[in-house]
Amino acid sequence: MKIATFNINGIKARIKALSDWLDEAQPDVALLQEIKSVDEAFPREMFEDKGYNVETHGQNSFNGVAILSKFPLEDVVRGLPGDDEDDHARWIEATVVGKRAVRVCGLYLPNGNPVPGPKYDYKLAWMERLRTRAKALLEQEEPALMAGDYNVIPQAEDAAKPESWVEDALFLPETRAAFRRIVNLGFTEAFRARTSAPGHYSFWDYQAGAWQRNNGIRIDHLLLTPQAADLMTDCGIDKEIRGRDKPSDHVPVWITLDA
DNA sequence: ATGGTCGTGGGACGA
Repeated sequence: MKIATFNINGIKARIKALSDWLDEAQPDVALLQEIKSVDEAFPREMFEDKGYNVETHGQNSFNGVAILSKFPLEDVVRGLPGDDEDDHARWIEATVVGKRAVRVCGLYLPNGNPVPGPKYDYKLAWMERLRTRAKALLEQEEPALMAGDYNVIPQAEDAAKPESWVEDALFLPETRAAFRRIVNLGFTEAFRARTSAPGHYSFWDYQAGAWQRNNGIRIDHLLLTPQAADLMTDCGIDKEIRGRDKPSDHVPVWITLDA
């Protein structure tokens, strides 16, 4: 089972790029972020025609997450628990019923800039809610994962120019500590389980020729429960996607599971 | 140090 996470930065503008990538990469499951669409406007038929089941959790203009799956999806939950006042569409989870059942959670973690301010407070509060959900997930002792745009640069080697991010919400010590608190509950960060090498990124800004200069950061992650990590056979980043026509500023990150 | 570019929706705001 191949499972990918991809921040597409707007479904309308990404129809072609997303469709081409699905045809080539053939993920069984794609967790999408920033669909920037209400559920009713999401072009679900296009993906259903490719054999995907489609579950969305969208809102107007901003945010929005979705799950595409060639396997049946069960027990879909929309919204991260823990704050009834939070109306941002940033979380969707479901059970993928393949050879084995895998609980998949797709997330779009708040950016948090500017710092300090209410947006950064919201980011940290959201990460604390994520930690609570993560603990409950681990207690199930089943194959499960939380994947998406974390808006967290975990380590200096995850940025081409770490010095330019030191005051940014994506790289502040408090942000990285909150991320570690979640990982250290017992998750495996899929990409770092495969290599400790620097220079692997999942996002390049549209501005200032970031892609051309390879000025990237690695902020899209898959966190696996021990039972899911035991099943992992491969992990990769589809970097080449970023150099195509009308690309997202993120690229897909994927794993394969023996499930 | 600053501004640089996108997407959505049809003006600002988010990133």
